[in-house]
Amino acid sequence: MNILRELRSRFKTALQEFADDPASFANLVRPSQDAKFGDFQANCAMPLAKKTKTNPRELAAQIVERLDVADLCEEPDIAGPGFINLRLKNDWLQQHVNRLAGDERLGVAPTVAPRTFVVDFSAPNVAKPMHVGHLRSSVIGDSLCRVLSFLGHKVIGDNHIGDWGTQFGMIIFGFKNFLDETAYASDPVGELARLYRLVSQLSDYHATKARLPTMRETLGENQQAVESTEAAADPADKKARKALGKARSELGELKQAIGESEKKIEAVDNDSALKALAESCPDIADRARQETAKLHAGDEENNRLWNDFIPQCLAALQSMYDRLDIHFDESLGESYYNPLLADVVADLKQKGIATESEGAVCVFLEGNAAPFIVQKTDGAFTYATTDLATIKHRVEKFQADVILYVVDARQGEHFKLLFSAANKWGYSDTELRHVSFGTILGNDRRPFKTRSGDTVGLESLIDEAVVRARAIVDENDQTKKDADGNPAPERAEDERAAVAEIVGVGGIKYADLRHNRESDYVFSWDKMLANTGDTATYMQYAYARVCGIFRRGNVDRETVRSSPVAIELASDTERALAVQLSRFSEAIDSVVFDYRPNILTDYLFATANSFSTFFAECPVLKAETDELRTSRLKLCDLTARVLAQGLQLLGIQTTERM
RNA sequence: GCGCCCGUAGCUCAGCUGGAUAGAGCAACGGACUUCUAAUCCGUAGGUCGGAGGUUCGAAUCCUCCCGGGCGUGCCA
Repeated sequence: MNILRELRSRFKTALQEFADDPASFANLVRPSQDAKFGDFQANCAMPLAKKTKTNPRELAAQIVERLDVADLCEEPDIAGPGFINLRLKNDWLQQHVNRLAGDERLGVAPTVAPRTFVVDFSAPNVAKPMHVGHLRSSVIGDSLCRVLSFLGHKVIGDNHIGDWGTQFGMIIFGFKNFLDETAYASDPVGELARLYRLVSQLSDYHATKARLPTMRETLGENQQAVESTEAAADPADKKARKALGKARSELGELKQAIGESEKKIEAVDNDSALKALAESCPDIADRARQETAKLHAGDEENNRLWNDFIPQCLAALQSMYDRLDIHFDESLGESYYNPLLADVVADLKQKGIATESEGAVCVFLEGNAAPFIVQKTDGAFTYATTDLATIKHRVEKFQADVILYVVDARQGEHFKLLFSAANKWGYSDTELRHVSFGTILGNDRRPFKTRSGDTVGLESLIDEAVVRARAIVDENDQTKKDADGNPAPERAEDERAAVAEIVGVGGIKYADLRHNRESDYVFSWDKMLANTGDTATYMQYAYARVCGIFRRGNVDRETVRSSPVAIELASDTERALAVQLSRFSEAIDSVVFDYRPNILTDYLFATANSFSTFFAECPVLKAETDELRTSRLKLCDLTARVLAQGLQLLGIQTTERM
């Protein structure tokens, strides 16, 4: 049972005669912001009084008169301008917590209206190893899948892998020209990644070199323009000043871009082997593009190579997902949709939705300046085409009610166009939703750039997290002493390793999930790998402490759970923990409302915090009476289950000892 | 030019549909291990919520303008 929902429904009834739309005012019942105001507060009297031009405190009193919550709450308080403060009755709360303790779903009822969700997330490019940039989509998407299916929805997690784009032309070109056979034999995926980087670097080298003179020329022109504007500028003219400021900052950017370009060129020029390679193929970009075109056109050799590469790349990705405990129900790459694209464009044209413009086939959408290009001048299809084909497929194969795209906010405009194109095309019954997220920034507050190589590889990030966790596990275990004060480590090597892996991986996922998905965040090793404060470790530790109590007391959790002795809330600390535990279902509901896993991380942190206070203040095994001991054991068991379930919904594992 | 987003404590971030004295974590400072795991707990200090107006009984939240920053913007995905 969701107490908040129950209270809202009680308020809805009470508000019937005061408002036309009692439900919207009933929604103003919230968890209290401060425990001193009780457990819940209703903020509906003030806006309602404004509407009806009455005194808010008097109206609050009238609402309270109509309100039937006597079974759940103490007599409501009216405070301040007209807040109605509600405090759950201890008796009722006790009963409620006892019900929760016996409930496998911990108070989270399955949805009454199950829907079919396709969740599009992760979507890495097989040509490149995964880096921190892939973390957000993977971790948020996986968590949303878990939460939605826990609520009883049908969920298809779909990894829309990039396996067909221009990067493959580069790999194929590299494979044909620069292959290191020994390296390929021992680490094929590593060698393919090297080839990709190499070809990409060389094409970039030529492109940059070609572009540089124009850039310098522009720089000179702009500099002159700025100088002459400066001389003529009227300091009182705000607009002119602003324009000048902008021109200056653009000049700075251009200078920086030139600097970066020079560096790129130098990097190749200073390496004689690279330089020789670069000189041997000045038209590398074109030739790589041709390989892509040949692949797409069905060229036998390129398709054979592609078929050789893909399984190995996929296997490498899979081992990453295994380690992260991330799962998909479907994994159809762009290549899967390739054969369907021509029909998509033909259909769009035939229905008059797409038209030719400047040689490309476009869908023009009202209110959008940019067209949605489904076929380029050279005949090639774009990811816009693929995305449309994918929607068609998902609706036809899964009868999707909702498709969630867990994708970078920078692609917002693409999705806006995609959704309205799909709508026009006839897929208006399916809810399409861009669950966008912010960018991971470097220390300079600029997005990590794949090209410049300053991104952090996901594998090395996880390795480092595990190493740090392992150091603490070792230290803790080695300082353990027996009754005589002699060192007495308890853990075997494999157990220590397993704990370190769970703590390390969990920490990284949590560090990402705890941010509001919309905001950008600054990446920092230390924050990612922290294990004090608001971290996964904190929750895992609370869980392990519960397990420790049961272990130390030699108590079986199932047995306690079925004991007839009830939980009694003997202190404020226990009451606070009970209230917190009873809010689990509210937290889950809020996560789904706007697809925000950080609400769940907040909730779990608060829960673990409540428990840690309880742990410090309330002896369990040495409680004053047997009844209290059992009561507290039950509370511990419930806490552990909520924590484990909550973490599981975030994709984070727990361990019985740490 | 147009569009989207951001600016909250020294640092990193929460703040739900407008609610009471704006909250966490880290860092700092002070306390707590002969007692169930101190990866912990309790406490102190730290704010002109970028600025100015406006709407409102009430604004970090909504509106307008300004300042500062990011991202995207016809053929990459």
